[in-house]
Amino acid sequence: METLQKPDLFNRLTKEQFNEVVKSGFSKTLPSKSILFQQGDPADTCFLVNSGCLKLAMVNEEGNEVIVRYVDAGELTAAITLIKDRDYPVTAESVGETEVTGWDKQAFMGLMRDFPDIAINILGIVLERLEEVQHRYQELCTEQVERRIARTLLRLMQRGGKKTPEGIEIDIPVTRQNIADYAGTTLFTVSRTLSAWKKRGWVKSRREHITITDPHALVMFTDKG
Amino acid sequence: METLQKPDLFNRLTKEQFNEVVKSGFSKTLPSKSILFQQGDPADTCFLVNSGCLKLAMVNEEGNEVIVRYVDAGELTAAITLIKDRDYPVTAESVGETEVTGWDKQAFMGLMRDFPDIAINILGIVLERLEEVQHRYQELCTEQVERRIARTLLRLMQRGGKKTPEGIEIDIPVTRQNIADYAGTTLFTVSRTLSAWKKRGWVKSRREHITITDPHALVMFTDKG
DNA sequence: CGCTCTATTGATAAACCTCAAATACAGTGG
DNA sequence: CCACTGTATTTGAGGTTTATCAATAGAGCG
Repeated sequence: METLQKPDLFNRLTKEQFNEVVKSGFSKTLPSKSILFQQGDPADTCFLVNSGCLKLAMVNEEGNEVIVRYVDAGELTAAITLIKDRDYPVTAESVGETEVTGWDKQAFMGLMRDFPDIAINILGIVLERLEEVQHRYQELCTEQVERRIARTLLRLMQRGGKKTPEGIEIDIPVTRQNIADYAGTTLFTVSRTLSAWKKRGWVKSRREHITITDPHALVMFTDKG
Repeated sequence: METLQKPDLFNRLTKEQFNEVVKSGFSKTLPSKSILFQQGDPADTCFLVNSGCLKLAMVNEEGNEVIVRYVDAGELTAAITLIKDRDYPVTAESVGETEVTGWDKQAFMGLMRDFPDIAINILGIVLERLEEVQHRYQELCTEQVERRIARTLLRLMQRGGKKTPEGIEIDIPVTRQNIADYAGTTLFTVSRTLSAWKKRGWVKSRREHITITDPHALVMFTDKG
C-alpha cells in the first residue's frame, strides 16, 4: 500500500498522527465481489476504505436485496461496531478490487480516546448519512419510480463519474438489478426506463456500464417529474 | 419544571453534572400542535424532550408529508445542529403539550468538550437511529402496505402504549393520515386495512385513538405476511 | 462455439392510489 | 340541550402504476 490520502474522517490529525492511526489497524485487500462482513454477524470491526468501493446491502427473509449505499475510498463503514453488542445490519461486498483498513472495537475506541476529534468527526459523518437516508426514505414514500431511478443515476454519477466524450460514465459496474435494488423497484422497470431515456438521448449504456449523456435533462426530470 | 429524569443521553453524568448541563440550556413549553423548528431553517439549536412528544416530518415540493419519527421524552433531536452550517432536514411539531430543553450550537459543543462522554453517547444514539431508518427503508422497498401498516402500529405501540382492559392503546393521538405518512401509503388504504383488522378482532379504534387488542396477531402478520 | 449472465420487450395481473360521497364525531356557541 | 361546523373516517368505483412472468436477444468468457 502506498501512502494513503488522509481522508476527511481524520482531517484534524497531523500526517504523523494519521500514520500512527493507520498502523494501529490492519490492512486487507479484497478481490472483486467478495464479502467483507455479513448482515447478522456480530459487529466487531469497523473499516476505512482505502481504494475501491463497497456495496452495502440488506436482504430480507424473502431474499430481496436492498442497496443501502455505496462506500467509496476515504469513507468509514460499520461504525455501528462502536455501539455495545450489535450485529451488522447490512452486508458489505467489494465492487471492484478493494483495499480496506480495519480496527476492532477496542482499537477504535482507543483511537477516539487518544484523538477526541475523531469522535466528533464520526458524529458529523453519521449525521450526514442519517440525513441522506431520511431523504431517500422520503423520496421512496412520495415519488414515482422513474424519478427515483433518475435520482439514483445522479447519485451514482456524483459518487464517482468519469468524464468521457459522450458524457459522464458511472465508474463502477452496475447492473439493472443493482439500480433497481437502489431505487426500490424491479430490474424490468429500470430496463424499460433506461430504454426510453436512451431514445431521448439522455443516457447510453453497455452491459454493466451507464453513461449519462445529458445530466441536465435528468436533473430537470427529478425536479419537475 | 420539576426535577427531570436523567435521560440515556447523559447516563454517565452525575446528578450534579446533569443539573449543570440542564441549566446551561434554556427551557421551553410548547402547546399542542405547535412548531418547534421548521424544515429548511438554519439549524442552530438542538433539543431534549423533557415531557410530551414531537413529530418529525418532511414535506416535499408537492406538499406530501412523510413522518420520519416520533421523539419521546428523554430523547434528543436536531443533533444535525452540530454539523457545520446545515438546515433542519425536518419539521418538528409537538403532539401534545411538550416541554423541551434547548442548547444552541456553541453551548452544546461546550458541553461535549466538558463532558466527552456526551459525544460518544450521541454517536451511539445517532447510529441506532441510522440503523432504524435503514431498516424502515428496506421495509418500504420490499414489503407490501398492510405489513408496513402493521409494523407502524407496533412501533407506535412500543414507543408508548397504555395497557387497558381491551388491549394496548397508543398513547398519542394519531389520525389515519398520520399512520399513512408513517407507513408510506394513503389514509384510505390505512382506513380499509384497520376496518379489516377490526373485524378480525386485532384492533379497536375511536377517532384519533387506536387500541391494539391482539398484538400477537399483528406480530405474526408482520412475520409471515 | 456453447455456456452463463445480463438486458430487452410484451402481455397480463395485482396492488394500490385517486376521487367522490356519505357518515361519524368533537367541540362551540346559542 | 341542540344545531352547526369543521375534521376524521368509511366505503365504493374506477383507473394507474408498477410488478410479475415468459420468451428472446445480446455480451463476455473459456
